[in-house]
Amino acid sequence: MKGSELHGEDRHQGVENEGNPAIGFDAMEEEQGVPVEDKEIWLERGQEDLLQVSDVSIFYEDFPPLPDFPCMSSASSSSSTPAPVKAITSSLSSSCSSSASSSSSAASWAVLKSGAEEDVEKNHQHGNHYYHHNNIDDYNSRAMEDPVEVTTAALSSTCSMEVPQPLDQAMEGVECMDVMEDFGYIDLLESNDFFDPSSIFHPDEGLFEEFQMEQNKPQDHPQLQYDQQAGNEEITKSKNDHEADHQGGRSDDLAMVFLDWLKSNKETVSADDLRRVKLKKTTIECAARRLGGGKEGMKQLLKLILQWVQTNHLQRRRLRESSSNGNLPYPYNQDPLQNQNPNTNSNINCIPIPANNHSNPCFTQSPWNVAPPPYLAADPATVMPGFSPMVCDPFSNGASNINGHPYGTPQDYMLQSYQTWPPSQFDLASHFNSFADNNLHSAQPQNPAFTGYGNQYPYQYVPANDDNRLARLGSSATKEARKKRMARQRRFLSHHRNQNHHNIQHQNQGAGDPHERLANDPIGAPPGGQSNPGSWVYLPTAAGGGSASTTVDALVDRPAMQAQNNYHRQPAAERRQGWKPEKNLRFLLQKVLKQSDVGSLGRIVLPKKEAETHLPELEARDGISIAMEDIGTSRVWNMRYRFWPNNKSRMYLLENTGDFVRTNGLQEGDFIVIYSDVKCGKYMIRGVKVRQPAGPKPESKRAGKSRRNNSHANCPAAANNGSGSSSTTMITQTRTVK
DNA sequence: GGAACATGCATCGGT
DNA sequence: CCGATGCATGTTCCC
Repeated sequence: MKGSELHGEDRHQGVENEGNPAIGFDAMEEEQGVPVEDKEIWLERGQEDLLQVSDVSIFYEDFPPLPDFPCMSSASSSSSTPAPVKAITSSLSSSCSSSASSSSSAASWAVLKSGAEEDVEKNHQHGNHYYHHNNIDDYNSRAMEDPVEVTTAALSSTCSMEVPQPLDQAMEGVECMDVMEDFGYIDLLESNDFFDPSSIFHPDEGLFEEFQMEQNKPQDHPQLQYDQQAGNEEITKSKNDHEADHQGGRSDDLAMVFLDWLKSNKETVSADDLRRVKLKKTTIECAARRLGGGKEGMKQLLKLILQWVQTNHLQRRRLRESSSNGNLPYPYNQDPLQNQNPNTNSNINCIPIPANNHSNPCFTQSPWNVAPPPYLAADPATVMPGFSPMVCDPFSNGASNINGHPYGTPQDYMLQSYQTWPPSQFDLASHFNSFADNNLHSAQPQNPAFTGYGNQYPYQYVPANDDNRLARLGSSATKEARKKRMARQRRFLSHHRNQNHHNIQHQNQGAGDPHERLANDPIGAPPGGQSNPGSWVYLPTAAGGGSASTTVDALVDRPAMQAQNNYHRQPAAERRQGWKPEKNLRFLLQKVLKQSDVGSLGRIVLPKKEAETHLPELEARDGISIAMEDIGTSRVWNMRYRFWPNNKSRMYLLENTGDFVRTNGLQEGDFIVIYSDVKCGKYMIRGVKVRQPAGPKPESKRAGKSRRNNSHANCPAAANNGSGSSSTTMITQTRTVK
């Protein structure tokens, strides 16, 4: 039974804080054993801050890697989650300080590892895996099957391929070492962190030596020369591990694959090419899983990456050649883009990992035998944040149950990323979204590998068979394309600076994340800069839904939108408070309160679909006791979640809501929002008061009965515009009564 | 027609 | 008697 432990009968309504007096996010982080500093950054850093962090930060700010796709899944979200990517600064520090063999729980970065290291890495991965699950288990068994819960890992599977600082080393004998360095290097940084390019190549870390050891078979590969440094503990360890692997009957397939590839490409692929490959550990894990899992999955992934490197190199060489012809006044290692912004998108390439090599036609064939997917062959200067390897969402039930990612969910991160995408990439986001949407209804069932548990967060890896997009990307290697990209980048940089002042407009392009969009939306903020967590709601009053193109889209009754991912339904009121639910909370459902909900009955009818999707499954009609922490007051209400048989169906109710409603002064037309804390799995509720300063009050009966307007009771604004005739959007300050 | 939801209303139990 | 509980029914909309 999902979340059964959350609903202990011994809880009492109105118990203050339930032993968690200060249910602050930081406090919760500490409970989780998660480094607080990271979380603080994650939770509190604004984009402005990120912009000031460092070049690397700027890089990511400009072209944030897309959130990882939850696979097996969200999160969201977008999530989701959502465990979104951690703050850049955090990643920088951790990446710099972490060594490849570090086993710190805080270190979860991973670079593709050679076969020799794979097992060691597997241990790390498992460790991480257990780490997450243990956390989940610790808090809520339900989380185990909650896609979003795992999002912490899945979402962070941001894949980025690095174009590091140019190395003078050519592809001499050391090339192989460099290769090893790359592929034998498993950085264990925070799984959600971005890598720090400067931290990658530390010859004294003995990391690539590990791979050397793995590959140290001169008789077989005389062309490979290694530094035979002795006494390196890492080497010894690696060797031992390697031997152990062999003894254990585990083949070093990865190493052999890599060696084969090296032999085939040693003359055409440089160390630089290989150095550019860097993947997050979680990305690798998820990608490998998507590719079949286990060693085979890792091997497939390695092949994919090598193929990418190869293709990438060829393209670069073509560019170099054209450069040497006088077309480009800069040498290969001084890519103008890099010079211009050494840490921006030109430094990143995201390898989209096929979600499922069985389901994705692009990956049904061995990467060895097929032309590399165009997006894999992208010019290093081609930023493809949209293709960040959202390879998997272990919780892939789909909804970041967003969700919403929300959001915060896995989906949350994903959506969050949208905001900072260059305009040219919104189409990707949009595409991505639509794909996810489609999958919500169709692809998931047929593609279990994509989604996992319940597919509540169906956003997936963008299908690789988008001809248009592929064509667009495939042309990126051309000089013209590069020029365009540069111009686009400039525009985006400029655009980004003004982003906070134009969030609404910006947000309405493509499928930007309403969560993040609203986070910085000055309009949405309470007047006077009030940071009170009270509920403010932004009311669209457009009649007939004619004003779809406003920030309140998330509130406008659009069944199609609602049918999408849950994170799209993150109440604007929440987003507009500066409060960032996407960091810890996953939006579950919301309900516009009807008269019967706020009356003396003390029960609120919950939308059936959402209830069944996001709340614990009910075996008995008596339901379960469920503690709902009031987000605004931290007060915990012990409610009962149950259902009534209704015809052949069920009607889901939240009971014991009378005091909550009264305390919050909720009235008909107001709404409640229910979240789950992605960290500890507890449920949180917020009452949002909706008040229209002018205009007709909601026609209680009529508006309430309009399915159109209520759209499964998930569209708060809709309930208030049922009779509205104004086409203007008004901002209404409301506040949750505490 | 059926699903989902709002709510009417019958019933029950406590005071 | 009154509030709580739970079922039934009406309304609306989607398929």
